[in-house]
Amino acid sequence: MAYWLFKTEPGCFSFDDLKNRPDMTEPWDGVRNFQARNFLRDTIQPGDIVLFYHSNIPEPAIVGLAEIARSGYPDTTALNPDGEHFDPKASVDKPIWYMVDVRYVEPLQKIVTLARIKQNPLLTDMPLVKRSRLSIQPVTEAEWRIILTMGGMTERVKER
DNA sequence: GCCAACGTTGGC
DNA sequence: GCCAACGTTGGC
Repeated sequence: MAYWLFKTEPGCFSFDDLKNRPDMTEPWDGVRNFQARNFLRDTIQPGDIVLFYHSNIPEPAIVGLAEIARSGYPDTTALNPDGEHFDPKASVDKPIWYMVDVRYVEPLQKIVTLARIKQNPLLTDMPLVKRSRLSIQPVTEAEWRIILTMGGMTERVKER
């Protein structure tokens, strides 16, 4: 069991959009960064927890919890020449890019803003603080517990 | 809208 | 293999 932080621009795809999907599940496609790709392809497992982060808005924040419904598989949006995620170097035999399926779990009682995360000395090692551009980031168990507390969540959720 | 950070590309 | 140029991300 591992913990992750997934970033998205809510104008593009939001936590509510995930809630409104069939089965509350959505393929997390379009990631075009090699470090993030490696996490998607090699490390992220079904059942892993996702902190769902809204970026590029006036108050960027972690807004809810999701989970991994399916481990890494080829991102076929790279093969579609009409799509915005097309990569001419990708092929069926060499997909290059991978995606996972993400399923909605529940919102935080209280969103955890980037400003509050930056104020917490226990969270300064998070990639979110140190290297904000990485769109898929590992989260330690200690960080996960702190963020859930900041988000007003109960011990029950922390033990999931 | 600005701009710093940083990942990628391509010439050499 | 270096590194300058360029494009993108994302906080502010």
